[in-house]
Amino acid sequence: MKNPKVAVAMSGGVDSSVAAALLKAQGYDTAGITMRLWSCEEAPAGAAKNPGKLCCSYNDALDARKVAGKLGIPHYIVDYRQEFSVQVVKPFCENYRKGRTPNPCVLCNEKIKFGLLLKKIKALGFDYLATGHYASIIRDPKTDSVLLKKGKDDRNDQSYWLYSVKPGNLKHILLPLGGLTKEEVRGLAKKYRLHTAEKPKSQEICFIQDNNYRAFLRQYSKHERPGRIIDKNGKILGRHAGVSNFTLGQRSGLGISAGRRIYVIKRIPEKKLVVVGDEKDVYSSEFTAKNVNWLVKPGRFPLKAQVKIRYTNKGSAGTIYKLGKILYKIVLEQPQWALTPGQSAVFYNGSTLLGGGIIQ
RNA sequence: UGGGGCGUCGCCAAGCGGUAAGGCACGGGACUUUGGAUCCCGUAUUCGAAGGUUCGAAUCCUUCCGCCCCAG
Repeated sequence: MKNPKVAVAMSGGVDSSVAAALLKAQGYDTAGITMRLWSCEEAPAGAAKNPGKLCCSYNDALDARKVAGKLGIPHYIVDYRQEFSVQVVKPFCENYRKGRTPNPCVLCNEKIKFGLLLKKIKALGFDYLATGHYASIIRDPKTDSVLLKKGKDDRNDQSYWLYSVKPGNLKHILLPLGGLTKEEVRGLAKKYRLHTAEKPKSQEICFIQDNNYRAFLRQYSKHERPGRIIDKNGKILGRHAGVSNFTLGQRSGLGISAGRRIYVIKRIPEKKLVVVGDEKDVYSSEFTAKNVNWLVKPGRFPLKAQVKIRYTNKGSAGTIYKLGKILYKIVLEQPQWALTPGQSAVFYNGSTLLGGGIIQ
């Protein structure tokens, strides 16, 4: 009899390293697979040039390979540089130019990791794709239903990142870290003697250097025009070098001394305007979401749910109204800080992820 | 030169006799697989200079220095 075959998406970080180790130990026929997403050498100035701390860099691929070697599992590298550039980086730049704030990790997960990669490994004969996300997939053989649940450690739950997985693909995914805390995972990394045990968490956008997306946009995307910074009443307070330098709720970088703290409350790219206001103006309780992906088939609308409007948002109770096939209106019970167009809103029922979409 | 105004942290700026707000910028920290996101902490023993009045002055007086505006 044959053990199920699983391909672990290994980034070269601790989490996916431990995921691979656990699956191997559980008896899966395990292989590691690392995606090549961005090429530092060919990248324009402003792009990642410091491989040491970046998730999709060459060094990280080597780390993944080293871990695979340690575990005695095969390791493959797939080259998705072209696809990543077209399907993630390009929309990223375009969105900023349109005055939105894209979340490239969401796109990458949807298009690349749980899109192309999943398809690829299935074609290669694997039964499952595994990742190091802190979330759980619960299978109910009786009803043949598959649910995506929050990770056990609520503080480190990463289910948010998986909302855009196509519902039919959920059953092909394994998330071995869902029941563990970050500390436990680091402990396991040491136990398995993985050299990635002490690697810092990744943060910042993987294809951008020094956390400076604006420098990246300047090099990689076409130039944009400067404009004015105004208040709600249209009064001109200052100037800016381009609307893509700002996101909702942003305070720093405005360079305006108004005597009180002011925040970006709106961007109007057609007029090259950035509108600022007081802290209270940043809060709102209503937004529309597009491209909504449901992991649990919704019952009748309006639908009550917990809504997370950004990864680091605690979530608040709200009601979802259906406006169209992929368009929904969400009304929150408590106003939330900066409901930012381009970011993802994710819906939960308790610990079950229902679905999510892009804030408009 | 005559008349008026002003000089407070790198910058903007409150204070108008009671013991230096705030904002920008900067530095540090927290948070974080998105965001120059947010949040927290720090930053003038000193108010252009020197005298004086007062228990006490950035605040009142005198002189000086430097800017700006109006006037012939």
